[in-house]
Amino acid sequence: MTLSEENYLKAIYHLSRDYEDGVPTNAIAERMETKASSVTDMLKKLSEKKLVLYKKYQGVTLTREGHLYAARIVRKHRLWEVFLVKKLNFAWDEVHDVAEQLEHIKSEKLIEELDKFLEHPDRDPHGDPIPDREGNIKTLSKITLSACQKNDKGICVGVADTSSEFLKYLDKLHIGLGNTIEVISKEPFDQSMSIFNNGRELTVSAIVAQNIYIQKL
Amino acid sequence: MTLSEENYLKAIYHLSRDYEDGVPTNAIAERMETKASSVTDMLKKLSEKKLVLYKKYQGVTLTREGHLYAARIVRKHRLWEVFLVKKLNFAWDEVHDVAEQLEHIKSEKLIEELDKFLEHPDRDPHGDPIPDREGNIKTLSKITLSACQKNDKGICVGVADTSSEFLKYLDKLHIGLGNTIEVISKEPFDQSMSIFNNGRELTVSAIVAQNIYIQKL
DNA sequence: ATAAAAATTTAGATTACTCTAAAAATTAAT
DNA sequence: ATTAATTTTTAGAGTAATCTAAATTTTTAT
Repeated sequence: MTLSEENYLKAIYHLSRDYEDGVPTNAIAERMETKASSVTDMLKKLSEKKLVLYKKYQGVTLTREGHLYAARIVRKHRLWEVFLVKKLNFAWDEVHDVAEQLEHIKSEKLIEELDKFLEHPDRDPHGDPIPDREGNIKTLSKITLSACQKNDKGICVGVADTSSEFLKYLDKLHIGLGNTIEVISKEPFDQSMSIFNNGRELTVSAIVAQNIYIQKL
Repeated sequence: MTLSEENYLKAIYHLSRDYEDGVPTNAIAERMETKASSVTDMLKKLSEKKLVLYKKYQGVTLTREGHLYAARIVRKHRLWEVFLVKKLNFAWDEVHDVAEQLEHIKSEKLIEELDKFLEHPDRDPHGDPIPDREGNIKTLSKITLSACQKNDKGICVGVADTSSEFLKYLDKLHIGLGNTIEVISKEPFDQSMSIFNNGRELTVSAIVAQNIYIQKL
């Protein structure tokens, strides 16, 4: 598998969440910042390798084999992210580009030993679940903070927006994964919220609340 | 810099030890398992980028910039080797292929943090020195064990042959980096040697002795 | 139901890297 | 010093991945 093939497979994997019955060519092209014609070429190749199910003009889905392969790349990506943050002092908004490179390193032993070294984490630094060796992920019942009501209490388990700007802002608010968050009040006018974040009171806008995932307690 | 360009640069860097006034095209081709014509093409490209000094039919040398670039790849390679052995339970004969991939990851922060995390090692698991940020290496006065005389005493600081077979054999003999080795006797007939290796007496053939580096005490 | 718009595919070209085979330059041998 | 052997380069071609522009299919709108 070439670097390019792996990147396409991973993009299809992620897009499959939003397009269950076939990921459109253009969606892939947009995500990967390439042209649709390039995508078509690659889909043919991946199809020949039986990694995707592809019918002209009908979008594409991963085969069992393709899904497994993609999940393993995501597993590597997220494990490396944990490594970078936990062991090499990377901030959670700095890890993406490097993990994007590291995810393509090929070595079974490397990734299993890394997993062991990190003590088998099940989430990456953004709260996203890490697939196991077989490509399975534990999905947990998370909702956005904006969907919480007054007096709801939960743990911050992830973010929807992983942009550097957003993550830096969360750092400034001292909101991080694992924090206990309780809704004090919700402003009817603009949906902004007053919350306790690890005991400290603060206010977040609706936009922010929409991008924070909470596991209810 | 592409993957391929980096690999050529690294090959030239290593071969420069043996060919001080110009590395021949064929030597590069042989080391990289490619054809001489491919090497010529690449030399032209590296020459245009001012990473090598290249005159047709006259072999090639690294420019200051090329040397620095190559040394940084070697630095990464060797730091990753230390990581694999020290943190991820790799044996010293298992690290090469993976380090070969990891050496191409591009991130200043990654490599400096890794260096810090490993507590600034100055040797890789085979005893080879790790270049610093500026590409300088501490050369130490090492000689082969075969060049030692009776009663000479020293520390094992490296190996010339890094093949898996050789390293596994050394493991079997319990010879490793940092061991104290003392020559008890040298057999005039076949140049085999009796030595104390960390206090235990054993015999090594001339071939083995030629591939072990010793720093005399 | 048909035309217009949008999405997708095809055709043909480009770049990076590699190869084989032939040509040219250098080195070695007598 | 000339020839033979070796090394290196050039020429031409192939593969993978990408692009632009044109053609085709599907979807949307009336």
